[in-house]
Amino acid sequence: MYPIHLQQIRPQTTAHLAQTMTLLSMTSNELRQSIEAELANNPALELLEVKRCRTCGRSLMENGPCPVCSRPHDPNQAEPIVFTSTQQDYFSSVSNGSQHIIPVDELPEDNVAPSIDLPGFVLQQIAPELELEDRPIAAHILTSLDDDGLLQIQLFEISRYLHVSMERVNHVLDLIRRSEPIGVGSSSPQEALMIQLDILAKTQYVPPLAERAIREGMNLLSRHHYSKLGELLGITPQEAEIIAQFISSNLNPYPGRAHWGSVRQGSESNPHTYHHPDILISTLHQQANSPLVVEILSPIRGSLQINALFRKALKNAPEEKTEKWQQDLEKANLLIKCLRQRGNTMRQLMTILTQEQRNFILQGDKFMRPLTRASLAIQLDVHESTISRAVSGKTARLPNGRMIPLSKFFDRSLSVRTLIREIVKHEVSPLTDSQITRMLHKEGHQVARRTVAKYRSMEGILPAQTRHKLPSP
DNA sequence: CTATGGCACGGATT
DNA sequence: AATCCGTGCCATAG
Repeated sequence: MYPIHLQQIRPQTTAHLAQTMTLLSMTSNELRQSIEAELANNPALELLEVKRCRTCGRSLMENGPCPVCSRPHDPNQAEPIVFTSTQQDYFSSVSNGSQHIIPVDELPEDNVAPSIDLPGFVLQQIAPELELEDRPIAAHILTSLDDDGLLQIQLFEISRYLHVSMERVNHVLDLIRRSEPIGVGSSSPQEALMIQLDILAKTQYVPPLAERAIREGMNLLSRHHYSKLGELLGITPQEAEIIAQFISSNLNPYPGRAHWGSVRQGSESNPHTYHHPDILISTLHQQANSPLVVEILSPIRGSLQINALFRKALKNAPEEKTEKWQQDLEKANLLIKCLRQRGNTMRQLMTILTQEQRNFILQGDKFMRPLTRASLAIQLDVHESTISRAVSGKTARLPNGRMIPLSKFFDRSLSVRTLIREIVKHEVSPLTDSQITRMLHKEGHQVARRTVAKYRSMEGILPAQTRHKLPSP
């Protein structure tokens, strides 16, 4: 058994321990499923209505004032605002008002699937930026996607069918293509690759010839004809192969076949499904120097409590039922307690995490601080495995809209890798690995030459000798 | 002789 | 207990 000692909750039966661990390691989607199951067959449980903040409309799980609005705005950055909110408004903001949009109830409701389908997943992301009158367009496009996430119908058909201008259609389509999975809604694998490359180039080094390789050598690329591809681009077959390798490992011609599903380990869920974030991180009033707002999404519409009527009924229950009802009551109690504890742990975790990684969240990969689960465990005075469970499988949505697995907060090498990308980007003449190593040491990063080489290839950057032959276009 | 990638080892992580 | 990651050593290519 794993020793867990969280503050505030003392009596710990084995059942309590076991359930705490299980709940902690669930994503909000999985949690919703099991809570709904319990609600359905346990009469002692009752769902309390959602409380909504009057000012900002957030739906809140707990009693008391809205942590975002009612808090006096002392811009103390160090202290993020962490609280639990429900996912409900997330859906309703997407769906209200248009019959073309997939209705709320049909999204997550359909039985077992703990996740939503591709159209819903994309819609969720673009909803905030979508004008009301553009929603039918988005719905039309999204429902026309094929299994690969590509759009097979013609654009003018949409514009004619819905009586809207091509401009609008293109605008919406552009939004869609730039959301996860990037390139979704393209009309061909080639187009999808181009968009992905474009987006990737904003945050990463990409081989200069990759774009031409896709644009002009697409058919050679897909057939692995590296020598011909090299000919076309004026480079050797080996170099062409490296480019092809970069493309195949960083880009995905069929955005619908999700990489995303496989990101979550240990899950049998099929790769065609997408997941909600478990955590939303945003800034207050879009001000960069304000505290971070961290919402831990709860999968259910309200908060759970013991049904008062049930408790009364228990007192004069028929003989043969008392035992069963008593069990139900205890089970319900346990669930509520454990849920509270889960929220508690998540909140503590996110508090520290956002404090430590504030710069990473706001300014990107370069500012990632190396962090280990073990060190967090010490700070929070919990067992390592608690942190592990709390982190594993969960995803967060950053203020800039990126979805990342929570485990990325613990990626030790990310900052160094980004630094390497930048060094290479700004280099005058190609630097060798040992030169890069020296530069990193000056910046205070203690890494070995061999490691730099590994990172470099991880980022798809060619070796120094090969780099200088390829003039940037 | 130098820069790089492969293999393998030990320590951290899960 | 199994796996991942950084690193050192060594062979190879240029």
